[in-house]
Amino acid sequence: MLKFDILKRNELARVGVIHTPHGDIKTPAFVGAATRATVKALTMKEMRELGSQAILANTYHLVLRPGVDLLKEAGGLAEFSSWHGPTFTDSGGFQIFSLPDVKISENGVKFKSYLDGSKFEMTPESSMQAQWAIGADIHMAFDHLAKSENYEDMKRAMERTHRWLDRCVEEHRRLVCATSTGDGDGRGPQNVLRSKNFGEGESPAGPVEKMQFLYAVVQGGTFLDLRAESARYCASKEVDGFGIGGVFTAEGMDEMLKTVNSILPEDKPRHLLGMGQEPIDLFVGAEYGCDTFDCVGPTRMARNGSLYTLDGRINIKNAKYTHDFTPLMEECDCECCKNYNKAYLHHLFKTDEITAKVLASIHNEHFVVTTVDRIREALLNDTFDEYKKEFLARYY
RNA sequence: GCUGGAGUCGUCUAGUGGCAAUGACAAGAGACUGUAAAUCUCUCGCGCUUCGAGCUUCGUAGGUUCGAGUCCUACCUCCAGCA
Repeated sequence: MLKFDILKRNELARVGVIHTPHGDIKTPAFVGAATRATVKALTMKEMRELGSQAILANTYHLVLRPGVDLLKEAGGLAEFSSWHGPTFTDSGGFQIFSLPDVKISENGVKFKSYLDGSKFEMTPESSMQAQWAIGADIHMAFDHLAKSENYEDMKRAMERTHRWLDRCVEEHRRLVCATSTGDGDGRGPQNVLRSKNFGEGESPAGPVEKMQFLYAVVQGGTFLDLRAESARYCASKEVDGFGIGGVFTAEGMDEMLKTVNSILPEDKPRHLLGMGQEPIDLFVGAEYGCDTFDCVGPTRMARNGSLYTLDGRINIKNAKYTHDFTPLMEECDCECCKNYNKAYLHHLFKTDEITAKVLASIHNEHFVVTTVDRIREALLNDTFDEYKKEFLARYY
């Protein structure tokens, strides 16, 4: 079982450490979105320097390119990407929501490759197998993320997610056992892999033992009864942690998380899938018991010129920054803010230089990572409420 | 000087009798939440009571026509060739 130590609690909020085979994650933590085994515009060195503790890649994208066999050959996601830290993979379930022309059946989902339009099918089993081959530390169950906000549709998607979860758990167990016993018979003792234990701050040296963990994904949309039902179902399964999926806005998220996280077992980590573009997501998420976050928003917005400051987001491309020679954010100690000013960033964006996106991504990613790090400190120091109030009042 | 060609929104450009007038770029602004996103959307002659009508525009000045960026005349400028 994935080792998760809780150091401090404050109602639903908690401060902890997730011990993965590739190192520890001090939680709450923001996990960088590295969909195609890279955080867009950033090197892994830059990610380390800006303070990121973990990354999350996407099974769908990696299956299409470069393919799971290559990831396996490379020694896994961490080794392949030179990240060498904790890694997550998303299951591909989100693509049900985001891609056009998906055909969903009880067995699984047929997608079209975004690369060449070729047909491609993903099932709970194939997602588990792919994630196993990709070799991230933490895997997400293959879930059905409903496109509709309609109650009946949401309920159906949730129930399918639950049935698929059973298949994911079964397939994950089979893969764990096959690896641990080396004979692939699928009946070996799972606890062989669960015996290893890391202390805080301790990372394994040398080759990492194959040891991978599964999170169930809670669905149910905005309906609290469905969320509760989904949380109960996921909680009853033998999984290492939980993803909370299908969340798109901070509005109503507090009630939803209160419902879900009151039901989920306290001693397992919870990942709020896809949330963190807005700082309020991180505050509400942490306050109501989420341990990790991932979001493409910070880097996507960075590439589009929308940059975080403590006084809210600004569009650095706006004409008013042409002659602004002050740093993007005085209080920020990222590479971008320490060395460059707004007029220069403005110029880089207007001339469409690659560096514009690099520096902007460093800043935005650093901003969210640091914001969550400070939430952790504030929880430890019992100053969370003040920090939250102060931050949000200034930002919004 | 002669002959031929060309002058359209900041730039390049479409347009050969019914157009405030095409497309691209530039410019101005907005969006973006488990990434088909270094993407997408809007504005871009002027002012308004801004849905809608009005006014002024296609080198300049006249003319033909119900109607001209489009046809005619003159002039100006640029390009090419010849003197």
